Amino acid sequence: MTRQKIQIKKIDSITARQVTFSKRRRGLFKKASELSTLCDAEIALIVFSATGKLFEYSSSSVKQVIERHILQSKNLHKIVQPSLELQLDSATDNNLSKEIYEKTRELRQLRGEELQELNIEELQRLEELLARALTSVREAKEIELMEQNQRLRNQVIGLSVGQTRRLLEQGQSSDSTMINSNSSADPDQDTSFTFLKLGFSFS
Amino acid sequence: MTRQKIQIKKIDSITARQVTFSKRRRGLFKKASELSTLCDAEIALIVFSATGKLFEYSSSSVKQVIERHILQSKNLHKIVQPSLELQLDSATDNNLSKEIYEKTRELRQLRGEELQELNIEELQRLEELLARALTSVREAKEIELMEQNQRLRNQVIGLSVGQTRRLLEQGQSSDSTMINSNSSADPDQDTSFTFLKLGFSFS
DNA sequence: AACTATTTATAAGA
DNA sequence: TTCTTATAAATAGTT
Repeated sequence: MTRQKIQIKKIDSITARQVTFSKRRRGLFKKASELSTLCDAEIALIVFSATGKLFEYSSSSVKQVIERHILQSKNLHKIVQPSLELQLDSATDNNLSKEIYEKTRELRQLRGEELQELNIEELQRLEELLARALTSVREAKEIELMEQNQRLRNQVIGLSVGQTRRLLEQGQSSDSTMINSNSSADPDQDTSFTFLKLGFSFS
Repeated sequence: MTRQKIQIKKIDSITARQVTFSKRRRGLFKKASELSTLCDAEIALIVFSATGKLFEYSSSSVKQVIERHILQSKNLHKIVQPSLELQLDSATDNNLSKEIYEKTRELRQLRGEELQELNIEELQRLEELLARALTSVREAKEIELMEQNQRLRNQVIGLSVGQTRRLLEQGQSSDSTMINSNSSADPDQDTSFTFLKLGFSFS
């Protein structure tokens, strides 16, 4: 579509794919927003990246649009499942390591000191889990910090070579000082559960 | 945006608005489709015109994406978008265990690599949380082990003093040798997702 | 994260 | 609605 026209098929290179995803996602959200404003349309746009991260846009709220969508679609099952809440609670678990779910739920319920009530094996497993998680998080943090360092280093180099003047001329618009860059802000997000409570009144 | 640049605000003329709606809706859907194909993203796009007509696009099915959205937003929003409340009370013990629950569930889902998408502050908070949790668990484990030690020690002493005979007389019912005693397993828990699949068939 | 050569999208008009 | 076309906007490849 620019330097060269591309084929619309999955991009092979992971990095290229991620870059394109970011660019086009922004573009798509912008277009959605413009359509909503220009034409007074109500829009919800839900995007999951290939890595599973959620991005969403809505002219109003995703919850509201989903509710409206459900009302509009005529083929609702009329079957009432009593206690939706319970089912949704267990829905959160799904296919993922049940033990951990159980353990952490116990933790939640037992409020710390009652860890005593777990037996050694459970404690052992929980300890390993947390240790692994902690390691992952520390690694991720280290990587992020190194990246930030690199960015700052580049900035320093740039400045020492003489960008100071340019910067001053441009006003202070350096972008690489921003630390938080992602955040596809979605301010009303608690929607889902409420949605289930409100959305289905199959009677 | 062409013959003349336009302002992004509601178009006054009804007919012009309808025309623009048609054109831009097509464009938006096309962009969504391209993004999905190029970047392997899962997308749902729901649009209500000003007159209430529903248009929708999805890379898979709107229903499926909504379900995923529900699961994801319930599980993820607190860590990806740490809310004020969370920041405020993250230090208190009451909420600690709840957070552990959220965080570990989060970790379970993301399996490490998507930690990259958290920013430093989020990683920092997560690290601290996990470290505290790990300490608690290790303390609990130590206590439990010491208690077990003590029980075993008592047993040894008892035996050496001559309880061997009594034990033999009673049959083998010594209680202090049991190490696993509780274990509250509940084997069938996976119901929920199935419910989601069956319960809503909009479309 | 910027830049820019091109491709795409599209506003206005027919 | 659909087509045309001048122009604005998006973006692929590059740095």
